[in-house]
Amino acid sequence: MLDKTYRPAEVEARLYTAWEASGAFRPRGEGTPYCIMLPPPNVTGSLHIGHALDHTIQDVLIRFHRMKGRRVLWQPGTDHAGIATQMVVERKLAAEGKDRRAMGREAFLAEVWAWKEQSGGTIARQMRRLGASCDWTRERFTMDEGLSRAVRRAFVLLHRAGLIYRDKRLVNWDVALETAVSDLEVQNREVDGKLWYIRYPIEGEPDRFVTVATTRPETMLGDTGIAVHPEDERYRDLVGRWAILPLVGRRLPILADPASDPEKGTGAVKITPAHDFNDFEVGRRHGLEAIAIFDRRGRVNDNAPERYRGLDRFEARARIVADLEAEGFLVKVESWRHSVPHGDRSGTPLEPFLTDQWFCDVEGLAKRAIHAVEEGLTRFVPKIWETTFFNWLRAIQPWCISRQLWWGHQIPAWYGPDGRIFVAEDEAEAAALARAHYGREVALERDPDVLDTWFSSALWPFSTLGWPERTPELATFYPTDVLVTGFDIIFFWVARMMMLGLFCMDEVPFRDVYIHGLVRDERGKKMSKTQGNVVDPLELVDKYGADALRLALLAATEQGRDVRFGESRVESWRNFVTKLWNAARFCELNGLRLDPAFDPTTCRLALDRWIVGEVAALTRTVGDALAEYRLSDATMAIYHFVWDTFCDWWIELAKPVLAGEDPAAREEAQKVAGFVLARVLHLLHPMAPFVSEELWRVLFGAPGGMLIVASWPEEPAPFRDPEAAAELDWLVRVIGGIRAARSELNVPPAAKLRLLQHGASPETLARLERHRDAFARLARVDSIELEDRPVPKQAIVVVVDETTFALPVGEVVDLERERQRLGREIAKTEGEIAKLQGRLEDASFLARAPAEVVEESRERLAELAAARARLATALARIA
RNA sequence: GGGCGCGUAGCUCAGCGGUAGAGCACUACGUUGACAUCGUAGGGGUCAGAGGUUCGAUCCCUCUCGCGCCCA
Repeated sequence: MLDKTYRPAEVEARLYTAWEASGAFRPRGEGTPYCIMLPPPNVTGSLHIGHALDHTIQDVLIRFHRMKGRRVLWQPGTDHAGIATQMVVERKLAAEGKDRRAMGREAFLAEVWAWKEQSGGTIARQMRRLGASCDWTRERFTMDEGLSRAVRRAFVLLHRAGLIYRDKRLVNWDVALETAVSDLEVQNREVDGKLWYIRYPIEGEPDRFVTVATTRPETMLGDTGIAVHPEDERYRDLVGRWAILPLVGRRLPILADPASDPEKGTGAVKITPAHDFNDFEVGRRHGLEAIAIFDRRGRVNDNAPERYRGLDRFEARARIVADLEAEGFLVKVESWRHSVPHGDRSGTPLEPFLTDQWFCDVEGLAKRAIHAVEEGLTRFVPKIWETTFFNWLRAIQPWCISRQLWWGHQIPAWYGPDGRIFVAEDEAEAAALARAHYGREVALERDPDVLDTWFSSALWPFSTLGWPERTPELATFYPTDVLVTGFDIIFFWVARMMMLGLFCMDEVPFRDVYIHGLVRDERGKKMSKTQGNVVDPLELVDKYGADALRLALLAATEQGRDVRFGESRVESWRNFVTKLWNAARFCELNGLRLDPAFDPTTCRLALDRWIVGEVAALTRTVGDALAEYRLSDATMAIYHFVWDTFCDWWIELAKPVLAGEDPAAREEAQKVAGFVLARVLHLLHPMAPFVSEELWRVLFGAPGGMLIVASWPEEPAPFRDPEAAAELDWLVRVIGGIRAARSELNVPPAAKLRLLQHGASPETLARLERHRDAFARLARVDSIELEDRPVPKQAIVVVVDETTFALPVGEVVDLERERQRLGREIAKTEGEIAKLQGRLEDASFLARAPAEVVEESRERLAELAAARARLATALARIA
């Protein structure tokens, strides 16, 4: 027996354990493989609402295809999140008064591992609360031995292909974290700054200056040239001459280069190749020296005059501006709003920094990835996102893959005594290479740097399956079926997985990429800890149940659009779960039965023929929607079926049958209830796994096993009885009409009325006869008189199709109100008639509109005109 | 500056050539033995604005205004 109320907390814990213990989460059977790789969350992290959405979507797809008989693998795991994790542990150590440099690399890494062991399982535990049915026996971590091996192999392969190389270039440098970061980890922020105008003396002309404008005066210490536009008349005679760098005294060549914009500032720009990406290019074109004036922490180094050495970059700025002013070189200062690159982790302004780094030349890989999408080998859903993907890949720059961190995959490159590089999968192999090169044993030193975390994530779709081993899993599940993620991660994940998947496996990593929106708060603001508007998904699960949260997220996810999310949505979906529970309870109390031999096409009652047709239609709608990633359509379709169709009409109309005297009819209704509910539970299971599984168990005893491994319902030939549908449609309209009229005229709900008819067809009479009980219950009509008679004076009138219904009300009703009501109805009908008439009198409409549209309009006009006539008659009678 | 998207009921959003819809909120009434986490009924919209295409435009096209996001 079902409890009076559904208690999610108890049910969820019990069912999740049962599912997992039964092996349902593991690939089973011989069906076509279906695989989703969980985009591995950060191991340091905990579940936020965005994960909840992402994971729910994946779980729906996984459960759906599992029920469809596919051999399903949902591969879970976490990534090591190099920078973020190292930061967290460093901060923790700092609180204990420890410093990683003092403890050394090995001791520090031991600390990180310890911390990971202790806090790393959080996300997995939280995913279980949501009901995620991934294969935990295959859980992976990007720094597992196997995955680390994949990283080394990929690195070696790319290096051998000439696609990974070491180079001295400008990179985005995070001075707080003391590491390089990639372009994608740069966040440009608009900042209110200043534009300083500085004049540089021209060599050999004591009174002549060239004035440059800069937002970063401190970098002048590294200036090695001045550029003007080749066509700029103002400076033409200066090109080829020299300026003298104030405060430093260095001679700077004045060059013509199109990079300087004559419209901006003064038209002359200082060139600091070691501290600006544009200047670096200009410097390279003109053979200028690149003088770096900062160290890795952003302090002025020994390349600068002594009085500035050791100053932090911002202190240096203040000092230099003061000095320039004191010496008369500062012309003016303007307020200037401009965009400044910041590190997305540290939040500090990044410094272009000249260092040796490892780069991956991704241009060719990007072309392949673009091609694969153009060819349809991988498909974006919704399609619009492929534009974003293309635009980014077409403008791609070499990817800086080295990080000056300790936590991560150490780069598999060893240096010989002369600095020669040996790239190999392990030290022995490197030693062998070195021996072959030098002809003797030499001491090798391994590159201390680690790889960008996204390098290992890019391998995830195949490294988790055992690559570089050719495992059966790899052969079975690669390429995977779909990657589910937010659009903010297209570059990080999708693009890089595509590139490295194609490179290492020679095949795309996934057939589909399903992009969903971001979860925002009720006001549409991005959720963030600093804003304090984050919603904790687990709190919602505690309060409303996992199914309610899942359904709320799914219902709100229109394709690719952001989700505005508030607690009230979860609350209403909790109400839906309750509604379903109560409906199930009602059916149980009334003896529902699941008869395996039940054939819905043999139902006798129109009511039953109708609902089984509706449930067949629902089956198709939900199946199609899920197959096309329209998860909200699938969810809403079930919602409306359960609430509006099944509860509001079928159950209400079946009540008299179930309580009635006809045993055959009662038995049919009991079987229909069982059939419909069982079907709904199947269809709902991917979205709301817990309540569906629990009802399946309690109502039916889970015949054939748990719902999680049940077969998805397929309709060989969807049945629909148009006559039954028409009859129920009619019944709903008549009852609705009577209810509305009663309510508008303030007929007391308890008052039972008599129903008379005028003009009813034989079919209508038969229907009235069949549904006496329904009218009694739902319209509070205690008797129906079938004989045709004129509409009495003191009556409510309801016109449905050819029939004029009348409900004599005696003194109960205010006839003036009824006159007004009928008047409004007539006016409404006339409005429509006028519209249709106008259309039908329009020659061009008749000539050009499709014949069936014209015909439809004619029919509707005729119906409306007849209805108007009947209403007018009724009105005339009481007027 | 380039690109993408969005302006439909008080709010959140469906619809996307021919009767404007849902949920929530609101109002009135209501315990008829599943459900007050509920039921019944109701009010509420020149579908941002202006042109164009079309027999017909919320829907297609152009422009304007407003909002958001991404990239430079």
